[in-house]
Amino acid sequence: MADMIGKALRLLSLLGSYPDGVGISELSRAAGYPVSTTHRLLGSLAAEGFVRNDPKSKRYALGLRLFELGQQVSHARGFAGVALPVMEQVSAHTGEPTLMAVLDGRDQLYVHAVEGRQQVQIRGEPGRRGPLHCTSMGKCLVAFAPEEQRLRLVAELELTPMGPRSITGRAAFAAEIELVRERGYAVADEEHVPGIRAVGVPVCGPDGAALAALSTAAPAYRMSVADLTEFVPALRTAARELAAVLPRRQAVSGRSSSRSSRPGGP
Amino acid sequence: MADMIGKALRLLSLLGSYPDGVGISELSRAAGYPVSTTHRLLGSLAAEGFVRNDPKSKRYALGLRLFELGQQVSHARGFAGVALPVMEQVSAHTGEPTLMAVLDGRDQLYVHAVEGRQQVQIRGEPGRRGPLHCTSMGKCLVAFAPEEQRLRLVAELELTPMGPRSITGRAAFAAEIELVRERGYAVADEEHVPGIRAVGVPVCGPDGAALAALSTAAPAYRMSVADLTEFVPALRTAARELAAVLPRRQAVSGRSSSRSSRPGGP
DNA sequence: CAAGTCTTTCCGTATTATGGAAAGCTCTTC
DNA sequence: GAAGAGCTTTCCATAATACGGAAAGACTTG
Repeated sequence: MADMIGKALRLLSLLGSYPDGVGISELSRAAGYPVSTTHRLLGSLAAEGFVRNDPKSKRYALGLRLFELGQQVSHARGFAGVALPVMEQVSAHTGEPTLMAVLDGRDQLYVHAVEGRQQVQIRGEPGRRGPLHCTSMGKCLVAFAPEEQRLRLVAELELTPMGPRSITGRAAFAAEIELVRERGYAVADEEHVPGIRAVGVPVCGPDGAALAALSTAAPAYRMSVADLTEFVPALRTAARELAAVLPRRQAVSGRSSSRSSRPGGP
Repeated sequence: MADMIGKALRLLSLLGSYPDGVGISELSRAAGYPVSTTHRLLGSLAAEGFVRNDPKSKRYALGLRLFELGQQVSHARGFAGVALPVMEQVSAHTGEPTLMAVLDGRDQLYVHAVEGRQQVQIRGEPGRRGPLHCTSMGKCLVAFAPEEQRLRLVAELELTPMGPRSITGRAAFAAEIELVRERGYAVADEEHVPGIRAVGVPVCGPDGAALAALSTAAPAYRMSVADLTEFVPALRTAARELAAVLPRRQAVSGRSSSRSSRPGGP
């Protein structure tokens, strides 16, 4: 908590909240660091291209090296390439948006989103995080996590109510996860966002653990839970295809995640 | 160069070369750091999710937080969303792949690639870097960089020969950049990769400086330079559309780049 | 032109990183 | 199954480096 690297990395995460850049003093206030410290940290980050400093406006913003490394993670984890076409097939079938997410820590992280044909669309921006306990993909990721991790998540996840029908009881949540494990798919019926229903399935690796999850989301007025459930076979087919191409991943313990790739340019 | 943060960040970049993860001792050898130092640095990086440590195999790899931040950069710089559809239109017209790149430091950084209809394809993986002096987009990015930066790049870029027809003379390169400025487009005729030709145009902001570049690339046996030149109007149209949606960016000085966005999830 | 706010630099203090060495693991080998 | 090789992790005295308040400089505002 007092280590320099942690401070620098937290500064990076904080910088993400300022898409148009931010001055040093505002940033240091937001971070709670002295200005001179912030200045020095940003200098080191900028020297490696992780932060960009516009010399004119004196504002700082995230640097392109982060984009570069993010793409490498994307490749290494199989997010790039084959995943999108498979998802597009699902959306072609359902006419609704198809989403993909992975487990990271105590959140799900949206990795891909394919739009549907309809006007009213659900937004699951890649790179954003979402809760595990009240989303269809989140429940799949918990239910099909390696046993140790699953038990810990079921026991410890904060069950903050987010939609009109969020599950908030520990026992009810444990029962729901069991149900998901049995049926092999999960439903979130206005549990996350009011007016939105979703159905999700896990993308399971050879050991049965979830590598990712896929879901179809739609406005509640257009789709009943029964309607959505009919998409499960299509989602399962896509999940099987994805399982073949995603790198098999080990159980993750405490925090982060991943892999990455990088060419050595001639 | 001896600062701790720099070491940590260089470790991150290095980790990118190991998509399947790497052990501490191998990494420390590659980085040239003592093992104990590497261990401590990785610990700090892992604590913030920038690095993932598989407790089973004891191997380290890049973490999902990098994907998250990379996506934020992508959004802030306008790479996400509208860019791809515009590029797809170009590919629909040309039948060949369309690429997009931005300037970062002394490299170009590929940010998007849309495949063409043909079997033989050119690969411009997003997140990879490429040279400025021997590619169509690179020349556009130099030619339409803010004056100060342009002059510096023209004077200082390493003109390493990479393809059979790379420009290697300083004067010839300066003349080529002038030509690109006059014509408003650039051609790379087997200057980067043998057997590959490309034509590129800048995406210029309101001040006339390049925000990015677009290109069409094709195998030399299929497309003559004259054939490629006929795609310039389509590329220009796309560039104008992109200019309207990309965030206007200031002159960049020394190194990095960017912007980013981040939601405060409840 | 003065007052406010910002970025940048300075520098003495003491907190923190450093890295060799030792301890602890996990394999393979004989 | 003991010995060995190679790995990860921990320890700790030393020395270097980060720290952050304050001052200086730059810029904008009234």
